[in-house]
Amino acid sequence: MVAGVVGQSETVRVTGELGGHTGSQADPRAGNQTVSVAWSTQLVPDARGATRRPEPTCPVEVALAAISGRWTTLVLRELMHGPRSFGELRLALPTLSAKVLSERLAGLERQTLVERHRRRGFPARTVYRLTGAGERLRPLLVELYRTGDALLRDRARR
Amino acid sequence: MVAGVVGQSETVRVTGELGGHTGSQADPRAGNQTVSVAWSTQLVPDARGATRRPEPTCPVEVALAAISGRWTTLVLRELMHGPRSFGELRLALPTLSAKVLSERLAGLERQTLVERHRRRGFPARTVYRLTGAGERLRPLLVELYRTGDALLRDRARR
DNA sequence: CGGCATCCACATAGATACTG
DNA sequence: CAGTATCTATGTGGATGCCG
Repeated sequence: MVAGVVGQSETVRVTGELGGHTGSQADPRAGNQTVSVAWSTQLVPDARGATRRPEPTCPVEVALAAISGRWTTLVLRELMHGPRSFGELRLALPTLSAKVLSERLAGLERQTLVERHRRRGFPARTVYRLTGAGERLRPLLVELYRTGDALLRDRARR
Repeated sequence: MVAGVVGQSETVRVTGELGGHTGSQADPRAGNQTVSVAWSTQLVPDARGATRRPEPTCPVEVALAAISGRWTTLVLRELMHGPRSFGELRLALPTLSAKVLSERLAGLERQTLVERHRRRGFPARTVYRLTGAGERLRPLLVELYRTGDALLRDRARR
């Protein structure tokens, strides 16, 4: 599974003094102070992840942009099951307004995650399908489900 | 890579003739009962994922709620590296206002993803740390990075 | 059928100022 | 230090209606 990650052995203390002149009272175990921050290598594999604010160039932001917006993951889920027309999507998600569906599809198209194919004639027909890039979101959706499920299980215990 | 998922054999057409007046033309195999859809089992492992709108009970929504909001993933990243005080977080994310940081931490606390520990005295000090549930978000953050990176690589090709 | 144009309601981010 | 209180600007979702 995607879950296997390393996660546990990565506590990587940052080493103190981050909080101004806390004097000599920094974390005893982190006596060696380094002004530079030590990042977990899975969490921040390279410099693009070491941002101090939400940068559109950060991979995490790119992925978030892909799934952001209400209904977006549901639209993606539908398209993961195969090409769908505008109307089919509306049937699958009955309480989603045409305007928002339109916005979502336009956004996904702009990010080249979805392709649009218009069939001329009457009635008109437009079919949407995931691109190769769009297919790359599948493991992320699976992980979202897995994580949410884990959180719910945690909460059920309490 | 991870893309290999089952995806391919999962075209699972919904009921046929989604287009026009299918009327009595429903899918033969799904002839019984309502317009039931066949879902991919990785994408929709159980009934909670088969929603027709964003339900707070859907695991995907639960996970999205955990990482939603500007700055949230950055705050989580900081806390993934160890406990941090309010001031340390501000130093790490200098352009994040106190108000929004406060809101994010309160939200994470409400979801029991973060714990708060006040140290009395002067100057005051409050330390935030991930709970066990909060730690469960780590693989998701890693997957967000991985996916975003894949999308960027895709775009670089074009 | 598949949209876009409008209008509206509300949520959210950021800046600034102030307090325990 | 660690927040809260305001105020404002902007974003976003949803409803409705029109049009190719």
